[in-house]
Amino acid sequence: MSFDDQLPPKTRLLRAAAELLANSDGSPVSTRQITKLAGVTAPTLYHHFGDKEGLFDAVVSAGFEEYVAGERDFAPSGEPLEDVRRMWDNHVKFGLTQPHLYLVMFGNIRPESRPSIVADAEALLEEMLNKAAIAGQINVPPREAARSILAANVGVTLMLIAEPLEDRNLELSTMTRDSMIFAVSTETARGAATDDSGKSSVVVAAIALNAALQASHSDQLSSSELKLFLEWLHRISSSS
Amino acid sequence: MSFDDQLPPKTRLLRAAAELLANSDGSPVSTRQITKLAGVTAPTLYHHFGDKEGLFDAVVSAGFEEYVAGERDFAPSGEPLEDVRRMWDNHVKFGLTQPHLYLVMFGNIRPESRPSIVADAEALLEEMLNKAAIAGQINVPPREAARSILAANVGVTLMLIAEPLEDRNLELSTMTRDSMIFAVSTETARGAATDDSGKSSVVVAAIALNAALQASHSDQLSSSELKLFLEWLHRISSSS
DNA sequence: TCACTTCATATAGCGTTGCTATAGGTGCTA
DNA sequence: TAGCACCTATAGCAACGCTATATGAAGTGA
Repeated sequence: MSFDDQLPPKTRLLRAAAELLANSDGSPVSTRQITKLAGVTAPTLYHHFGDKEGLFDAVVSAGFEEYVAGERDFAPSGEPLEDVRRMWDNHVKFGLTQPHLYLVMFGNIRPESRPSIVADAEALLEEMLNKAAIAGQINVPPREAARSILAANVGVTLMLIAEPLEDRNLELSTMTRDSMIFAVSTETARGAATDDSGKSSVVVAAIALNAALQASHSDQLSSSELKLFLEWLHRISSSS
Repeated sequence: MSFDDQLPPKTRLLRAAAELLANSDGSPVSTRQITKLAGVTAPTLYHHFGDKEGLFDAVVSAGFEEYVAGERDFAPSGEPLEDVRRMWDNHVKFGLTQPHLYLVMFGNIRPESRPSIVADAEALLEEMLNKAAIAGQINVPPREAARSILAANVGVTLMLIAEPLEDRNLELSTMTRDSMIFAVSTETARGAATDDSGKSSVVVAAIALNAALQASHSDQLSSSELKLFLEWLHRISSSS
């Protein structure tokens, strides 16, 4: 029932809290559950952490170490913007594998006591974007870019967490990611300079036609034909 | 102390909850506070709303009406992407003027009970983006674009709410907004459907797609499929 | 007019929550 | 041995969301 009896109560509390936080599916975790699993009584918790939130903050810092470790782990690829992409993906992955921890870190927004976590994550991103800035690859100040990208990153992750598991579409993440990175980057080669300008105009036209068809309920095609037609359009327009 | 004694308890509960929710600075609002302010007792609340969350949901729907009203209020400018910008700004403004309501609507994410609000907001955005798609102004399907933009919009708003009032920088919002819109937009209509005459945009799009398909030798469809596809396109585009 | 149902509200209280006043035990230093 | 921190436990408070039960009001049919 209770934890490793060898370890000091402070550690047992931390582990118990982390475990319960990780296994409870979003529902709140009570101090009584934690202290029971840790094999201690209530005052011990408050002696060491002052607060339920204090305990959670401690858990979060531990979780954040893990997060930061993940963000730093890969060797810089020499391509800063590519590293930013990996940081983004790592962020989303962290949020999806540890949603409860993530919600405490980024979702549970209390005014005034804004967790320093967010600032730290921002700094991490900014650092990488700074390299991109030095390489002349972005067209906005790194700090602003970092804030903007992180905001979008958090928004996407929260949205994915909120979605039922079966229809979680990670494309939302990659698409938003690339949109944000593209927007701050200097490579203005917007299809006009790329060799697939013809293909991209196919995509644009297909999307436009798709939308127009659905809006106008065209009666030029039978419903079954229309269905197949739209499916093909989708195939074309979703391959970019 | 208590509310308008004339009004029915249900209304008084709604107003009391809304007022407390609006004035409590992020700290949770208890049912006892609400019922006391409304001048009723606990069972009345549960009779009408079943649940604390049910009451909050009701408050939120009222708030959402307001939100939607704000999103629809301005006349379409004829420039869909400009309207999307206004929807974004309106979203942020709503979040900042009613942060508590906003947190209940978008921030307080519980798995599986995802508020339909998010889906509704998504639909609203998608509707506008659909117009942009018809006008050939975006290069991703409207649904995906809507999800992506909304995610970023929520992320930005949450980040702004979490920030202390004095150093809230709205530029984060405009920058992220324009980044997202820029990333999904085609900037140059590129010969695709220009909405010069409303319904005929279907025809214009079909013609453009037809030309583009033949020019690019798309391999997304088999040759026989392509043949049929082009025939249908012809049928559509040749109908006035 | 009188039962009968239905809706709406109140009384009282259950179980759980975060947290604490108080006291006792333990080990270290003097 | 005495004193002093440090750490933990007993017991319990106030507040929480919620409900079993009862009471009143209003309408309905005989």
